Amino acid sequence: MQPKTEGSARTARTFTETARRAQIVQCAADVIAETGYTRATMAEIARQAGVAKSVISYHFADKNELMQELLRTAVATFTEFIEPRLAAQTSAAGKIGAYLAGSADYTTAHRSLHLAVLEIGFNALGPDGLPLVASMPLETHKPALEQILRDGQVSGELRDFDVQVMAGLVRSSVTHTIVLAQRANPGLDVHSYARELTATFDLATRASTS
Amino acid sequence: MQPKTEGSARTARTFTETARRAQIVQCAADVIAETGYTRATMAEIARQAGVAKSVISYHFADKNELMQELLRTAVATFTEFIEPRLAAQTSAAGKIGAYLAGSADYTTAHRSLHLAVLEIGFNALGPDGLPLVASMPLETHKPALEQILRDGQVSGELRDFDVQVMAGLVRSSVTHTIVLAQRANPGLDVHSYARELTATFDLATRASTS
Amino acid sequence: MQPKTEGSARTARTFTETARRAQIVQCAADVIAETGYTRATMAEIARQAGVAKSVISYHFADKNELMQELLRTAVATFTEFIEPRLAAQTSAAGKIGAYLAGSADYTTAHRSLHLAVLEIGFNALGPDGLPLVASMPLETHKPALEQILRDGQVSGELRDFDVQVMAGLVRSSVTHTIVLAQRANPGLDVHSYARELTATFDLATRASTS
Amino acid sequence: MQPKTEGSARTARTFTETARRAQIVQCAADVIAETGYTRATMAEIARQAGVAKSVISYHFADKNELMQELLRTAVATFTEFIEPRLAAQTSAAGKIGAYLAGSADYTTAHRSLHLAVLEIGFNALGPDGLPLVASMPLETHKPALEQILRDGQVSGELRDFDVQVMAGLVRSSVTHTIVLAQRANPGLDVHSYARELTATFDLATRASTS
DNA sequence: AATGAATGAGATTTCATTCAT
DNA sequence: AATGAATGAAATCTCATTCAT
Repeated sequence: MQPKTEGSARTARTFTETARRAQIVQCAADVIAETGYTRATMAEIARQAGVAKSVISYHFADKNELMQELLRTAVATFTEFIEPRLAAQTSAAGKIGAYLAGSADYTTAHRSLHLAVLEIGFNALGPDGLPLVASMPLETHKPALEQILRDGQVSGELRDFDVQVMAGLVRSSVTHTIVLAQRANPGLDVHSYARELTATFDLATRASTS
Repeated sequence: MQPKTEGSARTARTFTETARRAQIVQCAADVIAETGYTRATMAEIARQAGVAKSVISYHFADKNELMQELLRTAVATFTEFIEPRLAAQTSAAGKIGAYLAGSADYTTAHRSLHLAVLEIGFNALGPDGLPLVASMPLETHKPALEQILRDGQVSGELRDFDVQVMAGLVRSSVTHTIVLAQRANPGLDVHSYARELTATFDLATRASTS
Repeated sequence: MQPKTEGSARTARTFTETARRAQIVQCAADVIAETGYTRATMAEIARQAGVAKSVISYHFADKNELMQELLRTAVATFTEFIEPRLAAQTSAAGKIGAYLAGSADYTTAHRSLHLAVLEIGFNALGPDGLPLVASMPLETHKPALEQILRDGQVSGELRDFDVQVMAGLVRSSVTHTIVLAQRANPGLDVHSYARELTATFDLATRASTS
Repeated sequence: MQPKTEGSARTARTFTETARRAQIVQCAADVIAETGYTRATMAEIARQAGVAKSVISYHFADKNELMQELLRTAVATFTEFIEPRLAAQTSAAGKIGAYLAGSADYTTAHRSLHLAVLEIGFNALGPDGLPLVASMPLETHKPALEQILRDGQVSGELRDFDVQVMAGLVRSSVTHTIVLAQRANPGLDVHSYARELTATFDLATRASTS
């Protein structure tokens, strides 16, 4: 009885199945990160995982379900990674710094997962047939970021700026600025990069204290 | 005898040929921007251009050459677009503002060309077989941006920061932040967005005026 | 040790095994009747039966054996169904009427079994690698039908016609005419249909009584 | 510019294309008739036609379009075949005889086309996702048959019977009775078979002439 | 007796490219 | 300069079957 697509009648997954799915998702991320979405064929992912192509079909209804699962995994992984760091800070500036530093860590700690998400965002189609970019999973945290900024403004710690613009800038400074810089210069020290960004956003956001 | 790839023995192009190449490049950009790189097949580009598939093969050695030409076109177009605006400003802050506003204009004035470049950057392969992202054409202007910032620091107008980090942040704030924001919210007013970014970078970069 | 295909060394079947085989055969018939032979995959049959795919493999050597068993079941079922009705009649016309009415009853009483047989006849391969149509199980009763007609001719009740042609016509008037009519018009009253056919064959076969 | 699926914007077909489509349809019919629908793969059809698989894809959007075209061809062919013969007869009995004899001729003259239609009817799906059987193309002529019978009743030539039942019986006596008989006995003389059926229907339908 | 997991063969379809005209 | 036609390689997905437990 083959495991079927996400549906109302999902039977609970066995231990083995959960493990296999995770393994396949990881291999998919590796292949995508290395070769790009287009060249990340089922055959290549299977080869990387050391299993037959049809094993993937056995565990995932189709390529799209595999990609959805990868995105879900990425969101969960990033959330687990970043939330404790945010919670450990009390000031808005501290939280922004934690977000930047934590994200920089994340892009190296889960390098292929992170890159794969970017690739998928640019290539895979959402349920509506449109590219996913706008609804990319890390987008998930934009509201949290906006809340941090808003709280900072209310408490008087931060100046008055457009919260959405600033949140978008912070977020893309991680997902794209750092990524592009890393590609251009693989030896890049992302932590000093994050510190520099932190200082920049500190100046750009804090209320004038004169 | 079909015109072949860029090579030493390039024969000069006729007027007609130049026009056809330009037309095909434009159609390619439109299709890529609308449907994404993966679904931008030769057949679809030909359909959009109203010519037979083989016409493209006649004018371009292969798909890759078409993409290279599109990128070259994009660089030239952006350069023509932005340079007069930079030249019109004397202060570093003015140039940064002009870069942001001009880029925002560019993303709307040459929408499909801009989006196509992003898609290609994530998907097509460079001559070395690696994805192009790091060598993306707009990257071309990063040195100019760095020079502007450096000049501002020398003149004392700007504070002391890492020029590469800041240049990367400025550039990606346009190419990605605005793009993502537009996708999430198609009605976005990019000009006010650019103004907000300008104010932000002003605070983040200017020397403290005690 | 898995029970293997029909063979000389057949071990007697346990009660449980017999029951399972019957259940699987029934489910196979249901799926085939509903979705057609092509879409009646092992997976679907297993799903319908609420067992794992491999359970079917355990009880049947392969898909072909399952189909053979289904056909055998159909022959047995039809025989049990029709023979008492034929035996209850003495005249040839009575027997033909009983055959038509009984067959009509059968197509509704054992709807999926009947439809499945038609589907298999058009799709599955016989032992010789050829389609089964010609050796379809209901064909089994053509000799009986021919005998009835021949007896009627000998007794003078029926006129002189080609027994094989008429037997074929009678038989296919049930298996195909009624089936097609039912598909075109699901609410069809098969009994009145059978009565109409009976009247028709009566005229077509009885000796002129002038 | 590849020919696209049936659509509003169908461009007129070139001579070559029309010829290729016809050739492919014929080869498809041959393969289906010989091996059955299930085993009639695109690869096999292409092999039979002596062309690459992708040639079929070039001329037909997908397998389904090929089957639809085959059915359309079959309807047109049968119509051309049978209508002059019906028109040549004036009496109802004559028309029925012409229909039976003509159909018998047709099943031999266009053997593979005829068999392919039966196979497709049992296997392919209609636009509604249901099997096609009920709407099989030869079904197209049932109304004509019904009209013939009705006219015969009105003129007093034929007795009073259910026109739909009788029309169904006549039609299936050709498409199924003869087909099954031929499979069981490939050397069958279909013309004498048709004559026997004609005599039978004559008795079954004519008004008693006491 | 039953099953979850895995597999390889094969089917359809897509697509960049080539070639004769 | 342009094109219709053809092609082969490759990608995704399906399915009957096998195997260890």
